[in-house]
Amino acid sequence: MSKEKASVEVSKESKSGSQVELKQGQKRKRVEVAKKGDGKSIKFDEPNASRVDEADVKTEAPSRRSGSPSQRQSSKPLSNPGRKDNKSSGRNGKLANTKHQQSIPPHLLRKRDELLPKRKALPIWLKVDEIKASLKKNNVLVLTGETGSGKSTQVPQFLLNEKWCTRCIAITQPRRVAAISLARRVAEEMGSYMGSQSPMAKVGYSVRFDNATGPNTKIKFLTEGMLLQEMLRDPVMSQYSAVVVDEVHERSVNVDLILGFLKNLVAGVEQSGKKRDQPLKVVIMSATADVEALVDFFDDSGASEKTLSASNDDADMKDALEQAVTSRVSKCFVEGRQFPVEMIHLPSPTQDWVESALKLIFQIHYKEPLPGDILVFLTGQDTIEGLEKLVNDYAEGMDNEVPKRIFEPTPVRTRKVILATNIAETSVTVPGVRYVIDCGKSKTKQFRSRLGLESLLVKPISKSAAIQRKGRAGREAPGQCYRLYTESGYAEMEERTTPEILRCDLSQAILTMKARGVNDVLNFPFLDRPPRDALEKALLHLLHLQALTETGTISEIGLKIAKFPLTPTLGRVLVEAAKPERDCLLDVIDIISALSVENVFLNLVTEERKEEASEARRELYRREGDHMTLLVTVQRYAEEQSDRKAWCIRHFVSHRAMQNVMNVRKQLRQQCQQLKLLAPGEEQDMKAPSEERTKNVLACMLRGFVANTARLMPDGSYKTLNGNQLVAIHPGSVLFGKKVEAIVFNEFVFTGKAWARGVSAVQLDWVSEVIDSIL
DNA sequence: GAGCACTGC
Repeated sequence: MSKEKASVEVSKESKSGSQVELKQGQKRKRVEVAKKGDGKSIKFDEPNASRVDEADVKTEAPSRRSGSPSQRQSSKPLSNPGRKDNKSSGRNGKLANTKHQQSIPPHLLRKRDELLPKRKALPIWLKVDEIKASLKKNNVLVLTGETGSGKSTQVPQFLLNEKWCTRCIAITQPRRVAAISLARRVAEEMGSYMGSQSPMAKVGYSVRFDNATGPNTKIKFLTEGMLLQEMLRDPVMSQYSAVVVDEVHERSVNVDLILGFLKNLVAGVEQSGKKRDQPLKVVIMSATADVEALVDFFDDSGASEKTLSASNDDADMKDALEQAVTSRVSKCFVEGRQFPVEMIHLPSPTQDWVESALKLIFQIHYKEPLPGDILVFLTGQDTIEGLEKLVNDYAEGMDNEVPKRIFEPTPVRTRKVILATNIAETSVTVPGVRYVIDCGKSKTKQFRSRLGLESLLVKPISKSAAIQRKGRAGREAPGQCYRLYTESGYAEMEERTTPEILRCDLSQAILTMKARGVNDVLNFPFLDRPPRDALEKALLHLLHLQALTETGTISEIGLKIAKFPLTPTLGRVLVEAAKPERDCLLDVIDIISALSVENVFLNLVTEERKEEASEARRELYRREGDHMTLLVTVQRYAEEQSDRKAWCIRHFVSHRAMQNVMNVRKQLRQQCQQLKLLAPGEEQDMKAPSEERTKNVLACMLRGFVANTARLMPDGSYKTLNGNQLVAIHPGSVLFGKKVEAIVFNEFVFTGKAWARGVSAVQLDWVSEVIDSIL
């Protein structure tokens, strides 16, 4: 059977998530999953062409050239829209007679007409009347539908021409790529321009660093974070007639906040003294069938439709009927479009799932027909690299057995193996996958509010995550899912993944609420209420930052901090830097920008490369610590005018990370100007920072991170000043292995040991100064 | 003495 050559290709650096090439009129050619070594694709064959459906649309990488309207156009000529074509599309009724239609180029209309039959075949189209009627009757609709139902693209289009829909429709997405590619798809389906291409564009999107909306945008896809930012400026969302909240089952902190705000808004609770002049229609879309919790959440009266069907008894029925009249929430279920996936569990538990995965990969490769790629879910870089090496070794041995095949001129039929973390669960869709191997674990972050410490631990996944992973095998054809655990192991898993809001630091969430006028956060409508001590801990932290006043209302400082795309702590550092006595705002913006993106310094594997790198970076490293090192790095990069990419390669710095740094830096500078923290045109001193400048910068850091300070003990270890907790300088820090009087650090991470990341050396009396100024 | 799941503003 081993007649195929198994070539192995590993892609290490790619843009976040997937790389997709789509040519007009053609199907997807090739996808690689890789992000800083989180995912590797090992190719055993030519990737399959696959159909492009909604879930694929959601994970397409956006074009990097989204800036220029002309570049975003299709390759067809745009000039001379052509009266003839307009006439020929007159069969489409009134649309064709509108002014907009006159100038829409024919190829857009052709594409629209071509897509219409495909749209109508989507399962959601069976529910179009029901959805419209529900929203006529009620302001809230809970819509559950599995993947492939078409809900994300179709629902906004269903609502567009409803009588009540006089303004814009917002559709939120947890991820940027999803917002962008869904908008593209819907624009195509509507025969409309996209975003800022043309003032008549009816579809647009809004994500950080990229706003593609126009004056006539009626359907707007945006990230959850973006909607929250908009809600700060306009709490009643007056520009929208409807808000569609998609992917609610993922339960990000942001979606939980949005749901709470929407609940208040629908219930008519005043928002900062403002009220809407017309009702807001809300559609909650979720993949899992946890409808009742969502319906109950939005329906205080307890008069949801379920009461009607649940009651048998006559008296109950009468009650239920009465309540149903006043029911405020509709619900709707849509079938998905998913091929069957055969489940295979292990007969007995395994300790070494890397080895089990290896065996299964080759068992599938030998036994199962082609085509059909294999997606393997692992926990992290270490296990991925371990398995990659094993597969490579084994595949090499196989080559030796079938040497002749290598030189055959015919295209080799092979199989692709993708090794991934849970990035492939939601963020990236890999076409061609028919086999899934699921290790049943993932690394999850747990915030321990008592210690203010985050832990990253390998934990069993939930049943819903396991089902999600399994589903990845049935996107294009019937598939198989091999679970590296037993059936009883599955039965023991939690039903669903604990919502993020129950396991994270709440200070940013609470500051967002306070800034939006929710003063009583303990009584905020949470879909899942965080424990009281976690809420109190966050409130106390905000008080220490002076973001809240003694009475718990938001302060001037707090209002400023809430506007920044930063944690409250980093926001506080920024505000501190703008004080005249500190006068180091531009420097601090550079540092914070670098702290806001993925690691700027590339992680080298071999000892040799590590030494090479530290030699090359010597001109950037500062003995004061990571913060000043980042400042120098950003400044040198910004100064480099000729070839920034080459500069990065020379210094073993990630070019992609630095591009992000520059985006964040620009945004923060703009926001600081708007808040009058920064004078327009203020220039930065690019000289190597003096001792005084360094002291000012670190004093700002200390203002935000007082709780994250530690002092050197006589035995050479560090213990936190607040809590006497043992902490070690992280190996990634420039201060790793160094002994200084005291340190301030950004992050406290537990992975087998408590580590301090983002570390600078400070003097103990600087720390006392800050503590005194707060008390 | 030796490490980094995933999003997002």
